[in-house]
Amino acid sequence: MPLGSVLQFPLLSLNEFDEPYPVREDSSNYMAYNWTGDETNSWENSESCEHFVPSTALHKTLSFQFLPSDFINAEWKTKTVKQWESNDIMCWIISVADENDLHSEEICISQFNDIDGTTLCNLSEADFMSREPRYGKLLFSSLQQQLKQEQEQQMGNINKLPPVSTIKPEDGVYCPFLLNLNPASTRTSESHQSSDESEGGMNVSVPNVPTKRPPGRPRIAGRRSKKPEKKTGRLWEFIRDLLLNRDYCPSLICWENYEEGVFRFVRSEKVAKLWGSRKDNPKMTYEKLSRAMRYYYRSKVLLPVLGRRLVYKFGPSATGWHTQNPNFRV
DNA sequence: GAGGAGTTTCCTGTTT
DNA sequence: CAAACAGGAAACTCCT
Repeated sequence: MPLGSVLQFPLLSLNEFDEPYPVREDSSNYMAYNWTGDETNSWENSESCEHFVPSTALHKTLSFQFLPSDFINAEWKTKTVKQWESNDIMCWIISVADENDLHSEEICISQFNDIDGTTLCNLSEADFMSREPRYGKLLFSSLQQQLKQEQEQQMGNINKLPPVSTIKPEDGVYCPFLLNLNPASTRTSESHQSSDESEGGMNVSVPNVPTKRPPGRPRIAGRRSKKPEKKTGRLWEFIRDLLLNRDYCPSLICWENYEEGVFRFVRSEKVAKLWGSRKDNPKMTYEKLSRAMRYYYRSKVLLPVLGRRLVYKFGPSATGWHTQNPNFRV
């Protein structure tokens, strides 16, 4: 673990913060840090911890909850809705957003951070709508489904639950690794299909020999619409703007060491999807986004942070990233 | 239309 | 072992 390795983000008590939880997406070991409460507003490394860490005297009102990286999508499922605490509700909302192919940051999660599961159960559809006008109805109906399932389970009627096979994977996530699982039947056939379409194809039967794909980006006919793209700005500016927007920072991307311009992707695939929506490209992935990020090393817009995953640093060519309120702590 | 900038897509190999 | 990183190569879009 590289030194000084600052700040993996803890889960903040939502009683004090409006933004949704920062969530680690990567699978590396989760380290806990204490809020030092000094004038640098920094976090200091501590022993690994998965429980509450008491706040310091200067920040008595804050409490920090450290959770293992696989906490999201798991803990709330093991409880009944009435047992949910505010963090369970947040995780549930994120899960509903994922299932419905929404960006969780589009939902006013903060409107649900002051209640527990019992209160949530007592909210009417109108209450949901008033707290979340856009997706309140969806959340309400998802909650009713959740309650119904719970009821069925309690009645021992588990057979009525949908089979695991009907649970859909995360929608819209393009996964080149999955395509590679069976190169002979996936990628090869895909590239043949596109080359057939684009070049009038010759219907040549391909011997069952592993074919090596030529280097570089394949030519794809009609891959994108020819209408002019919207002017979308540069990627690094998009990333910078996320860091300056409390809707996305620190829930999707956060400062690790603001003074040094060091930041980390908290939910890398979500950020990639956001960038993809901006560019009208639903196939965007973090893998591709990160390639574009690495090109910025040449121009010193970004500098590499060795040994740290999902971590980048603004370089001398990057401008406009300074803020009075990194990670929106105040 | 040429050419450059800024990606995007895909790849192989390496590191964590 | 999977995920992320690193960087080459080439395609693609936009802009000048």
